[in-house]
Amino acid sequence: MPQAGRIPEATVARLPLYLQALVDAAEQGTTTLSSEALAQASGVNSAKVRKDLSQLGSYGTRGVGYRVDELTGEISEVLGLTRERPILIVGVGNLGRALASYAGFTQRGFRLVALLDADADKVGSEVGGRTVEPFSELAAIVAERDVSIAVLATPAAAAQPVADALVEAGISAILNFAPVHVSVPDRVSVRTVDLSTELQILSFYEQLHGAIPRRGASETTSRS
Amino acid sequence: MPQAGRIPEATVARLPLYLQALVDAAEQGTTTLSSEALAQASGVNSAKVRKDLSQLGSYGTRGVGYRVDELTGEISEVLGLTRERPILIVGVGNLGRALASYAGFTQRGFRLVALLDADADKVGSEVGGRTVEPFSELAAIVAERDVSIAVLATPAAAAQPVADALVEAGISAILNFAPVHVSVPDRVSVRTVDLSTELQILSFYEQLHGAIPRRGASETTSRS
DNA sequence: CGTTGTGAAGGAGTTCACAGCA
DNA sequence: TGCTGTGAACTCCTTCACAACG
Repeated sequence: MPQAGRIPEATVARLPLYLQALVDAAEQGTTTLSSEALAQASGVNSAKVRKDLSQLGSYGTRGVGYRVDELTGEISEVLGLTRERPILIVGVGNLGRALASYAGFTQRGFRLVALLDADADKVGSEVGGRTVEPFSELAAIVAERDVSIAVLATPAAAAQPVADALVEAGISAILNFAPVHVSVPDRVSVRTVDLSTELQILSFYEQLHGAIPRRGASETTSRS
Repeated sequence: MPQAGRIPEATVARLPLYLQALVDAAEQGTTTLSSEALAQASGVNSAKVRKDLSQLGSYGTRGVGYRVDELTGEISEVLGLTRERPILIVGVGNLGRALASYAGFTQRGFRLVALLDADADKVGSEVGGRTVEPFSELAAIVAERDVSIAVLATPAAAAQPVADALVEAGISAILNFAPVHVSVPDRVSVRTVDLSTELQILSFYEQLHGAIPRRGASETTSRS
């Protein structure tokens, strides 16, 4: 039933939160969750949870709630996580190294299949059990290992040219950690996560006496 | 003129982008920018830029544009960045180390004044030129060094208890990198940045043939 | 004359409140 | 009886289009 094309952006952005709450619940042996319980675990309100889940056509049971296993499967499917997705990281600086060593990736449906850097000094070194490969191999690696999602962890100055190369190589989604707007063709998705941006937003609300809007959202860049 | 209290959340989230574009422009010697130019540099559209800037009461000059220096100052003021803000990082794992070594913080209005970890083995070690201090010193450090913003880079399991301690110590804004929802009192702001969440959102749009919504936003957790 | 600032229109997301069902 | 699913109201955000103005 998932009507993938029609799912509102705001809902898509919350599905990973629900998924995580469901996984946590499953680990504790819970087999069923009400929208209220899911809401609490995810930090949203229950009406939103129900609206969101109804968008996927997913059925809960009235009077009972949602079956943890069933809903987990459905969300995974909608998000395209039923098969492990190969990803690669470009840029093996501090951040790139930390990301490469981060186990969370692997545990949530992604598999790191390449670590690239343009710096010859870094190529060949080992990071988190993987050997760094030359950036020049990008196109071949993307094709061979069937990668469609890339993590961009280069310095700001390199971000746009690298993004261009990623697009050229056939990547269709980029998670950008460089503090610049990268522009890509319409068919490619970009999400930018910038630490300074986040801190500056917090700074605003902190200064404003530490009050937050009813629900702190996290607006970042991206685009075509 | 900044009417800080009334600035819409969506606008606040974009101010850092404009600020960055302005700083970049200044470095290149540009003294004036039109809303259209600012829009291109930030990846938004020009009407939005004008609406946003008009919210701060900031005046551009019709027929000319916005003065880079003036606007930079105004946005900095609104965001509370006129004085360097002391921050601290809790959790010196892979990510914590990378963040500690990240120069971007310092360059954008923040100063790292403490690195804390509960693990006695890590306490005393040097990371990015700073000595790791024991988490038990939290309250004293927050008070002494006047910290109001904290970066939470602990494992998921520790996030909530650490957040509670941060709140208790008087912190009023938290940037959370742990993949869990942390709940805090209303007066405290939280923004959660989760790498897996971001990848999962990208996975959805990638699967959906690589199309993105008109403008990819980045919705994350947070809350009271 | 080019660009801002903004009313007005339109769209998206959220919340309410309750009918409907297990 | 309890909780889901959803129409309807509402609020927030975006976009349009143009008058105002340096």
